Amino acid sequence: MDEKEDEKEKEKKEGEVDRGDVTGKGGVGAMRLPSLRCAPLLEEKDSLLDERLRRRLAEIGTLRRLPAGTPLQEEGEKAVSILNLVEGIVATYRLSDEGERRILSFHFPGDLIGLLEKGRYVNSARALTPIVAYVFPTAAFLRFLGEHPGVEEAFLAKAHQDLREAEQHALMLARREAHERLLLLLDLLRKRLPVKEGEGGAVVLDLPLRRADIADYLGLSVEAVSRAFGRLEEEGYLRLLTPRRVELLPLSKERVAALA
Amino acid sequence: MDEKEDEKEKEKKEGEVDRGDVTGKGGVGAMRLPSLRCAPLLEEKDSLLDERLRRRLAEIGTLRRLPAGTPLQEEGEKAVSILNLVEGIVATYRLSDEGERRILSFHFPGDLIGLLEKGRYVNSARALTPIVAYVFPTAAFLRFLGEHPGVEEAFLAKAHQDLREAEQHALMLARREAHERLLLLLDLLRKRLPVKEGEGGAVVLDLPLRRADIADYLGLSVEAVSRAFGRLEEEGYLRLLTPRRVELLPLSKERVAALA
DNA sequence: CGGTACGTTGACCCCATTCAAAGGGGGTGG
DNA sequence: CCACCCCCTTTGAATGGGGTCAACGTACCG
Repeated sequence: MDEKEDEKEKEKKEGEVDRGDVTGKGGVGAMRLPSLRCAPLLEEKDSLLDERLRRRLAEIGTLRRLPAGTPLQEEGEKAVSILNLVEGIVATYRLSDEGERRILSFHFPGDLIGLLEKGRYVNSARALTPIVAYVFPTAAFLRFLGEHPGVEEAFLAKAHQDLREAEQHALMLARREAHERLLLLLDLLRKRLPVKEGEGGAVVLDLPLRRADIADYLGLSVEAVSRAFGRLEEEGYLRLLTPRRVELLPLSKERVAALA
Repeated sequence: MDEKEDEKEKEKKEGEVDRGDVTGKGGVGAMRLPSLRCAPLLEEKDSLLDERLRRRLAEIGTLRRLPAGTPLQEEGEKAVSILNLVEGIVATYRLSDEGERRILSFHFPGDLIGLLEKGRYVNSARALTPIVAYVFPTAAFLRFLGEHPGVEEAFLAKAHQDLREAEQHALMLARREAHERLLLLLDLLRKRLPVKEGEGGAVVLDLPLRRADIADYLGLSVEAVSRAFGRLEEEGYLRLLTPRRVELLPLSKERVAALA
């Protein structure tokens, strides 16, 4: 949607990307391997994949770069591939019977996209920004899981992480007032997105989402989202530098605890 | 809460239950083993546990019967055990900062209770009815997973099932009108609870939930839930035989599709 | 300079919340 | 067996916040 120049540039070579290629942008030269953004089930062991397994995993997939707005999968479609996001942001969503789009989750680097049931995608997914992702054929991916105990454990932990985050989303939606929901979302984004430190604990956040995306995630109308921003600004939680750039102010003392 | 006589009766022997004992109520004499309520990831293979593994699993846990209302785990507490529900209904919930209870999910026979992160419970859980459940020590359970590939696969599928259901819950909460949310919940309960067939496609449902439970799950006030029942009754979706006994009427043609 | 997509603001209405009060319904104790 | 009580549920009236529709503002781009 934005960053049009980026899109244009890559659209023609949207196919496989040489492993080293991607690192040219942002990487420090190290090759990027599949990874999981995940908290472990038990404290002692962190169930992240070790580098050997990540290398093996990389062999069964292909690294691809896709422009913003790319539809990645459709609800009900036969699931041919599973994505491991390396860079960028993806939204998964469903269309209600009235044709309204309900965003179920945002995905960040280290996430897996491609929840499936009986071989079919459960949700639709779409890149919100230009993305880089490993693409694994579903069958090969699942076979790999079965053959590598320890890997399966890591992905089990990841599924649990996703579950916790879905529950968090439900808690967000259970909030009655629009500005409360928005505050929770902004807090979530602050943890996931790169932030620029401001003075005195304030941070500046560049939102990769349009108002419509936020509305569809929070179960609100775009107008309500807009007013919620206004209200949070009045109450001193933030300042809108531009519609897409927010400065989160520090005085959230009592409300920090509120963000269960 | 209800079925007091049952509670009393078992309260004293709330500890371990002999395997054969439980089958006396409802079972056909066959011993009840751990099981998973779950749809497979791929169509061809159903990832349910085979009987041999279920038997092995049974050995590392104990079958227990607990009265309605029993607190099963507390948010943030060190996770000592994981439950596999055999009979009855459990709710998991969290308390918001204002002290309001938000029910995150209802659990039915074949479900696992005990989502954990870094060795601690993520949510609180409480039996809504008298329950029978396998209780597994967390450590032993996870060890068992690691030692039995194929079991881990089944539990991965189960985690994905829970994730889909959490997303379904989010879709419920995203509905704007109370009667829409309630209708979705009733449809969910119809699929999970035993129903008595009425005439012409109507089914009678005995709700194991109080209005407060429904309200906390749907993000509404009890009054709104009550009015939502009234509205669904007016619109011909159901009849309230008693506050806890609902007859779901069949004419849901167009709305059946609406229950995405 | 016009166009388009995005964002904001205003007016009005509807519905859920809230507070209040009044019905059940089951269990306990007299 | 009845009376009482407690909890659950329902109903009513007033309030407020979000949906909707409409219009305006804005930025980017051709």
